[in-house]
Amino acid sequence: MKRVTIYDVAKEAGVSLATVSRVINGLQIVREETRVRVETAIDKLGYKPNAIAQGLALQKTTSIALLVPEASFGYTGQIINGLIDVAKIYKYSIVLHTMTEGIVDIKDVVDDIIKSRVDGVIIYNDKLMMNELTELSKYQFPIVIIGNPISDKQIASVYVDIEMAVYELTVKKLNQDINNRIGIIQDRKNDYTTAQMVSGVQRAYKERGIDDNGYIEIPQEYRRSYDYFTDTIEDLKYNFLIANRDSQAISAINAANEKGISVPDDLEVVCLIDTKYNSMVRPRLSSFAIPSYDLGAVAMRVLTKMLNDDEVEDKEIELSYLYTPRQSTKN
Amino acid sequence: MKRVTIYDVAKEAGVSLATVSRVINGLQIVREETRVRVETAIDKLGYKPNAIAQGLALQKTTSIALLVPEASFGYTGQIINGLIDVAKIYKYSIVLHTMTEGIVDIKDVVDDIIKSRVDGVIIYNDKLMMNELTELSKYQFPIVIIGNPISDKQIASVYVDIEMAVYELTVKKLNQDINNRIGIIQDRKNDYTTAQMVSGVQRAYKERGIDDNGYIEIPQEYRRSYDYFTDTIEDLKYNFLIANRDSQAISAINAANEKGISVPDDLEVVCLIDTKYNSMVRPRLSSFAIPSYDLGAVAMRVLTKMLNDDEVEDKEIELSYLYTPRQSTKN
DNA sequence: TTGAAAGCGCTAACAC
DNA sequence: GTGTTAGCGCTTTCAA
Repeated sequence: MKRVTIYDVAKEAGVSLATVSRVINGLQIVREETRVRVETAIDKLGYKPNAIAQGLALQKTTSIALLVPEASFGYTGQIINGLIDVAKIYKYSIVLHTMTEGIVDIKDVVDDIIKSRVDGVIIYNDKLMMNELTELSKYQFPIVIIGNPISDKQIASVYVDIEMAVYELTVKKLNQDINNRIGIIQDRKNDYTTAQMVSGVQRAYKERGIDDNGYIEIPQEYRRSYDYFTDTIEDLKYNFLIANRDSQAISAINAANEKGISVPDDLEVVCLIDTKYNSMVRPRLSSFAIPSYDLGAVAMRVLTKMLNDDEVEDKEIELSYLYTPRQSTKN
Repeated sequence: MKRVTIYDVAKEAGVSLATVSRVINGLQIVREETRVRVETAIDKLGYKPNAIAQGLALQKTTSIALLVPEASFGYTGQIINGLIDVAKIYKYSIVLHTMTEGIVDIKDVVDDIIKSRVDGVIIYNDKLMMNELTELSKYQFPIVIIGNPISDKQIASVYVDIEMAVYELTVKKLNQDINNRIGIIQDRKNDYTTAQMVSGVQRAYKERGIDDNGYIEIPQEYRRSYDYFTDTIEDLKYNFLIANRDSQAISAINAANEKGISVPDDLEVVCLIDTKYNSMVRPRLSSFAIPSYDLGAVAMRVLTKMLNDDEVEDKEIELSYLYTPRQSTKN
């Protein structure tokens, strides 16, 4: 099929291209009869407006860039789902960018985004990347950050207050028994989140005068946290572990089980992200149930507001988690 | 920052826009000195070529559409990873489309793809969607299908022969003990895959004169396969279960464990897709290890060939799986 | 209600 | 080696 343009439709319908344009954009100032003629021509020729040309003419692409850390869709998937569902409503299409640390130069990714002239950008990344953010701002992109609370002229964010979540849990456990010790499992791919969690425990510890940093750093020589826990779990000074991802928590649980340490009796384990696997492992894994889907959906919603120049009242939107006890904690 | 165009750069550098165009496209026919002048101007103004305008002028967007079933990134993630890695090499950007059955009208998605004027399309979907495929072909899109072997003028595919895989396994088990019975767990979201698997068992059964359809259909009233197996696993006539996804296999294992049926002694379980969770559940889950990443990577590679008008010798590319025994099978 | 024409930012002949 | 100019397909004033 030959490329059919608006000119072809115009000729076929015996009108000017301006009229065709009006019809495809649903402008009301077209006489019923001509509209039908044009629509018939469109169907007959199988014409589909060229979004690229529209983009040029309108200075607007109706597409947004989504930037996620390498395609670790395991725990990004739900965010993307939420985002896509909302994007569909507003007819935005999504250009997917990933950044594998060390492999892809973020500069290049930002460059690509700028060149692509998307209308806005959504970034989910644990790293803050202030440089890249300001670079994007220079080019006037409305940006929504998922994960950490920052805001600026063109920047909004959607996040969960993890520091507080962990703090509150720690306080609660300490109230139950002052000898309880919470430990945060390092997540190398999510430094910021790890830091937030550690900060939460430390704050609670400090208030109670407990001298502990609450941080379980996994030495570089261990490629998998499972191996680390297998080697160390018997000597662990913590009796309550908080991980970011389900997989880390599961590693700890497996290692504990295999060393005869009972979960949750001797050791409690919980993670932040709630995936379907939480309910599939035994014991079932408790979680904070960070609302990933909503993070994505809200982010996209905020972005569309910004794109419409609607005033966004609150530019740092906090979503709450839903602590979901299962079998890996005593509760 | 005001929008800066090629004209601004040209003026700043004191050359024509044609020269600027030559510089940004790296054409060799520009004198060193002018090139430097232009590059200086580009840096100074912070100019980034408008990919939309380039797209219009070149009739080519250097972007491809990726169509996946709803964002079930659980088992699509690796495919996307492979695809993206290769896409990066060839500078293609990826527009992500999803189709939630019943929610999104596939017609609309196809429409959007056509309008977006991407250079090519990669589809990963269990459903065949012949209508949509021919619609896309009409508009000259090179298409690569992941998952089932089909090909045509503008269509290539990358897949794993699941029917054969299951057939061979069944034959092997039957040779070990003619009383072994393999059963395929229905995957409602993947009819085609399920059908392939069932066909594989049936072929082997037929050859041995065994009267069984090898199909474990999960009645509609069961929303989760775990519930179904909890109710039925004690009466199951199969002693070897094959699931498509890890989660289904895990459900069966959990139900078995909880009913006192030992895996793998009394019941063996295996799934097709290999995820990190395969090694995290206990017993560790054996799998066929369908090479998801490679499916994505190869698909993208084939597509770039088609986009370059290189002749693609084999348009139906079969990839092989790597049977990976773990603890859920006797081996 | 409709048409003519300029412009969106860039590429690629073609001319100099 | 560099500039001029005609598109690429569409939207949107401005006239008619």
